[in-house]
Amino acid sequence: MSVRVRFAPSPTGFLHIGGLRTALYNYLFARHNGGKFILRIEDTDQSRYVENAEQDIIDSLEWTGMVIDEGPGKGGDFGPYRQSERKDLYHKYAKQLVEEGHAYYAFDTVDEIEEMRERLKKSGNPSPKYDAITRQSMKNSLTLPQDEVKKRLDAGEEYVVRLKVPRRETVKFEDEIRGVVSFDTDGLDDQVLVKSDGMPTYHLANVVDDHTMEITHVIRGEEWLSSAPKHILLYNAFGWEPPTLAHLPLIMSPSGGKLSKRKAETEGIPINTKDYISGHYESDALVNFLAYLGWSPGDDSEIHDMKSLSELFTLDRVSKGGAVFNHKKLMWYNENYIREHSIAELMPGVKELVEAEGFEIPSDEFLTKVIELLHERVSKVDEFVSMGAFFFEAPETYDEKAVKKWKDDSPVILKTYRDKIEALPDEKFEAVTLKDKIKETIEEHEVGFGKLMMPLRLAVSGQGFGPELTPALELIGKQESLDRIDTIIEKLA
RNA sequence: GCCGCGUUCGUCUAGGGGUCCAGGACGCCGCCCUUUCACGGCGGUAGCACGGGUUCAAAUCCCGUACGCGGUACCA
Repeated sequence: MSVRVRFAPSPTGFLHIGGLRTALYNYLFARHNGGKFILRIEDTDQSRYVENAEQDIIDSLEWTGMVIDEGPGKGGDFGPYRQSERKDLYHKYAKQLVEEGHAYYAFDTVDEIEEMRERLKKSGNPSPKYDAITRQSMKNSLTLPQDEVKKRLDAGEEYVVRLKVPRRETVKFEDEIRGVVSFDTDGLDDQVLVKSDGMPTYHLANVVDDHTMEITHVIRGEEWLSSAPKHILLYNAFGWEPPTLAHLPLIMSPSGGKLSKRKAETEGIPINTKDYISGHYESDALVNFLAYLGWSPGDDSEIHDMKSLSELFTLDRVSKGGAVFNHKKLMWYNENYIREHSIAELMPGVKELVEAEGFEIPSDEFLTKVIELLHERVSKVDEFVSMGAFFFEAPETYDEKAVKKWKDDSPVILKTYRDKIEALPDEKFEAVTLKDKIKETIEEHEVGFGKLMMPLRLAVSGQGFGPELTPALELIGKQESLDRIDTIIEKLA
């Protein structure tokens, strides 16, 4: 049977980094095995539905380079791919379960259940459940006479469908990542399958969909591990073969705990995929970084693109423990990918950013040189703009820390250099010559290299760091360079 | 509380009885290169949670403890 996996997010917000990683592992697994990657939207909780979430999920996956084989908008033989559009299916199967004695109707109100739990807690049961024991004293089709049940149903009274969880049974299954996991059914609630608003719960919809969509492997976050026995019980009740289960370790916050939106924000970690898009991260870098958060190929390699990751990825190399998100390592990956990209590849993106800042780009050759000069020192594309702004416009302010290196003798030394390069014929205004003039100047003044370099860099760029200086001067041009030197002498002398 | 799952350098991880006084990467520190800042090169720092077994031999297998995380809803 060919491999079919699904990524099944709920559209309750923007796609966050944890969800993206789950999607990635599913995608990699599908590609590795020549299978299909399916997107299914689990929109069964109408109260948490967020309007643009679905589009955000699709856009995010596209940005990272994951290609959806089947899904909403995309189509496929197993649609519809939104759970809200499959309601009839769930009802059909829920009904079947009731008829076969695996589930039952329950008419208790939320308050009544709450009251039952409170009462039991007081009498010494620390974790009361709606289970094989307590259901006997509740209002449901197991305790009510048949005609009464029918009457309530016909009258349109609100009800839920609950799974009839057997007592004293052990549910065992083999998790691809964790090995054999077992649970006792006595710890389980009679899980609600159909809510009173007519929507299925995750558990029912999930099992029905995975089966009818012929999903072979369910790869999801560890937060689902505790629900897995409920799902196994459901597969058994239907008489279906469960798919292979694999529960992924969670992505943790540096301060501990699952990386949540709130925690990420206070720790300065972008949490949503769209933040990485708008933050100008390299998608290859994010993918590479995320792939290694809980998985490794087993050798010493670190850099792999999507294609290479697909070839290497197997579930048995996924680790079991949670993985802490390390933003510095992400930045290292990002830097790496920028270096690996050619100037031509970088060009369109940088151009767009430079133009967005309102800078005039003299020519493509000019921009090419700017990118060349900055290529080795930038770790994110937007830094081409922040670090390279001075190529397009004279600095308006000078970096405070760098200004501290401006000494009393700076104006004289700078002036000497200024006059030397002013005397240069235009065709000689080039990096090598400009560098020779620097040497001449410091020799004349008997000072170190930095004595001229720092003030000169400050004059030209307004910063204390940046690309190689003399090629930058050449690019900016003679007149502009002289003007900038004059300006700083006037301002700081 | 109960149930489940975890635990190798600060972080991500390799390693699955002897080849490990534990390897790689990020970070951090130092040196070299560059008469600047970076890049790069070289080197260093630092870890098998703890306690019992099993075994000639344990980071590796078993048990327990501790700690962490997840779940415990008509949320997913």
